[in-house]
Amino acid sequence: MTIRYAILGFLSWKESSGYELKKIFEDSPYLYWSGNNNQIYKSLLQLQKAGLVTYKTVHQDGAPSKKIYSITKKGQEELKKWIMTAPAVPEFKKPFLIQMAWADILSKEELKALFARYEKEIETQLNFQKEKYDREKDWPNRSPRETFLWNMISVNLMSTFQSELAWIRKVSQQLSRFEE
Amino acid sequence: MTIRYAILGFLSWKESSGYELKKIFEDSPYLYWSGNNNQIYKSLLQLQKAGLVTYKTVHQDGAPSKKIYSITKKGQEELKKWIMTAPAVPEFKKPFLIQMAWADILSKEELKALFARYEKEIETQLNFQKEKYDREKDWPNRSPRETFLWNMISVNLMSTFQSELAWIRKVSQQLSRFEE
DNA sequence: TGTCTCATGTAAGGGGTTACATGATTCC
DNA sequence: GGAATCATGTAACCCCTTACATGAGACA
Repeated sequence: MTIRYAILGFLSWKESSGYELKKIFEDSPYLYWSGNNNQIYKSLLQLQKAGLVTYKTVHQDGAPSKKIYSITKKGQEELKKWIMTAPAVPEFKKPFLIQMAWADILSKEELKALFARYEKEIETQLNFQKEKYDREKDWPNRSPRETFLWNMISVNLMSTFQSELAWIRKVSQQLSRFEE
Repeated sequence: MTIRYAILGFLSWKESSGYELKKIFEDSPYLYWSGNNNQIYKSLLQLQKAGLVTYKTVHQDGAPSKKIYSITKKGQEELKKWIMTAPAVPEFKKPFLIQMAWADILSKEELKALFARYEKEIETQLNFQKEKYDREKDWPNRSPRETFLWNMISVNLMSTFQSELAWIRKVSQQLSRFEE
């Protein structure tokens, strides 16, 4: 379960409550989970049972109590071990390709429209990406090298969508060869 | 559940048994499911209950009986309806980016090694891709346009990995700026 | 003798999602 | 009065994966 390591990573940067982690997951595009309660609160419980994190309960007035989690020494070791393991193969799930596989039953207008829709969808995603990148200023940059790493993560996400966009545009363009 | 539509698609091309479908899913990279029994046999059952497919049992000697599934008229209509719906956003899951996010704790040698591993992994995936593309000859090509669509699917998968490869190479190269 | 192919199916469990539940405060 | 924010948690359900089960014939 990679999500536990993603949480461990964040806690290695700064201690947080489940609620804060939830928000981070919700709007970090490279953290590809939805950030729902079930996952985060359960993961924190498991991490705590495994001795990789601890928490202290902080009482607030005018707001509910919260549990501030922080990483343990064992957690830090476990994190480093994981970072150095062989990277997993990235997963690409594109239901659109399955639509395309059987799209020859569509008329040329219908096909054109389908491609145009996908192009718009990818453009939208790319813009979301850019917006998020511009908004984020409070990421870890404890060293120039760390800042570089985080920039490259953003570049990766954007170039993934850009590559998809270039592809669908080429497909749309080449489709015209089959028209008359 | 997209897998049911993927199955419907194949059955719209030619009737098949669950066993045959399983093999198709196992080595079609754009069909991003593992192609395990549970999924395929259950999906076929659901499709059949919904009246989108039917089957006839074929007895063989020297081999177990099999169920040959074929698409119904209702199934064809359902498939066309789905193909014309708004394409879903592609999903990209890259655990490597999470490793990278916290990789500043590594030494330069360790970081270099991590990047080199990822590069090799992507190269391997790209080669798998190419091999499969070269091997596949018995795909639907009932019209030049259909052949074009299937070629573009392969191009998509390859360019996705190529884009990832270009990115990791650039990252590796730029990393040298932080060395001394 | 052991493994591979053909062929269908089940069991168990992990991972992920949405929705529900509570309860105070703040903002419109 | 109603929605949003803070904060933690549970329930129900779907999807997906690995592994198990059966049983015949082919091949080394």
